[in-house]
Amino acid sequence: MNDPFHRPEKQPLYAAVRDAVLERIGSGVWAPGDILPSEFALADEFQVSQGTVRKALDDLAARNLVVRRQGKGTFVAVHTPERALFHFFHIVTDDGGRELPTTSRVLSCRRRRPDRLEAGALKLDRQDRVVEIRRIREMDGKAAIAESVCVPARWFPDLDKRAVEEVPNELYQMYEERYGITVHRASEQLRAIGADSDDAAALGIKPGTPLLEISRVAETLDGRPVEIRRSRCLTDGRHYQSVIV
Amino acid sequence: MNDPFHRPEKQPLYAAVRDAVLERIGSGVWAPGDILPSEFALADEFQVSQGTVRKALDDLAARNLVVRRQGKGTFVAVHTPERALFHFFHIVTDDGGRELPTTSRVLSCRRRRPDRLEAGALKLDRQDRVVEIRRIREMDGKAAIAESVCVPARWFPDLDKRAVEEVPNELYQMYEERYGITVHRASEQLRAIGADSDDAAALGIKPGTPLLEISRVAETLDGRPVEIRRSRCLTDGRHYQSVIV
DNA sequence: CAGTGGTCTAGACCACATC
DNA sequence: ATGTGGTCTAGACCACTGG
Repeated sequence: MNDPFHRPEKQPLYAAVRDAVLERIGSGVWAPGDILPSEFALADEFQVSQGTVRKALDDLAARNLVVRRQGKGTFVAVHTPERALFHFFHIVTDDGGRELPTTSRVLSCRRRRPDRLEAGALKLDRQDRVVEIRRIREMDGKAAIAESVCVPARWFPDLDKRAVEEVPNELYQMYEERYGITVHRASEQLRAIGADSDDAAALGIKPGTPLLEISRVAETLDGRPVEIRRSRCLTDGRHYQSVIV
Repeated sequence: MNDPFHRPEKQPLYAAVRDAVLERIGSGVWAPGDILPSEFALADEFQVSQGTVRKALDDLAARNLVVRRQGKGTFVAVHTPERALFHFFHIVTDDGGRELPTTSRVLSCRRRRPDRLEAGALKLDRQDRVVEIRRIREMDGKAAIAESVCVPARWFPDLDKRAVEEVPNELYQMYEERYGITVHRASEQLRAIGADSDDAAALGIKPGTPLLEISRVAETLDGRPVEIRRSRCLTDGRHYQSVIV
């Protein structure tokens, strides 16, 4: 058995089960979309009661890591377009509707060394390489977001060649399907800035126009940063929606 | 018994218990800070097992409505300054620190009729009155946020007189202690705007300077809107922090 | 029909807080 | 010592899915 199911210290049983399952998801034993063994099967394997497995899986379900379907089973969560948009795209129209970016016009896509900030955020060495995609995203037929996306080249080997041809508007599904990398959480920092001359030209506005800048760091399951992204958004008839509970 | 504990339709038992407890919290039978009856006492009253009560209370705890303390009991959540800041104040310094607004300089505090937007957001009639507080909040010794807060006068009877003297930087604890109104959730809409002449003067900047505008609608337990707030923030060495899970 | 997750119960024991 | 919530177990039954 390569998974001895250690229970470090005085951690509750269900937490140990949860972490063991998480470990297997993170390491790819169970990939996104896969069905997990049933609660009873897991209980038997880990030598705990079914109720304990249930608590572990409920915990994972609460964090959007697995999806439970009565009568069918428990599945590893996948980045459907719906999930990606609902969780990771927070720009909506002022009347509350969800208007989605349609086209994604790639301006450039190149492989280069990271600058100091990028290397720090992505935990890379200055010798490593990153792939940077710069693009314009349109909403309602008009340029709305100027965006630069930066990922470690090591994990996305041929991205710089492929991306220029056709990059989907939502990247995370592609990360998962093509490179086996699942984005699980992200933190965003928002600021108001004035458009620089490049962004102004790309967005068809005057330099200095107020833009909403969103700086995102996205992480995998195990907390490794996999992407940094800086979006400059025209908030004209639109806004960034945030819910506080 | 004025609380017959109805179970509408095929709702699970624990959900009925949860809603019954929620109803008593919302109606003030159990106020913020109060201790709830023990799990066994509630189980006895509702004629269900202790495990079912546990699930109901765990659900409420997951929503920050009650706080469970092993060995002590279960308490109705209160707006401590820590909770208020952690949950409802998202401006942090760029280096990740939590720098808090110190002073709150009230510019005006008056009672008036709501405009159309305010009436709509607060679900008021145009005949009703609101109290509007306009203030400047300082961070690191410098004016950082221009803010206007608007609440229904009916629920905050003497706020217009009291507020001008001394308004705390965090209002929600005052709402709770003085007016028995608990803010439970809020939604925020963020935009980039250019400073108008008033804000520019108040913040000591040039008109047109990019500002982060945060429009918040805050709600009580039962979902009634109790406050709308529009903050214009200088994001200079600071940003709005948002976490996506 | 069999298999899955969802609910509900009952009871045992543990960890913590208070007196 | 007593009472609280936290964990864990075992078993029953329900609701949903698919063959």
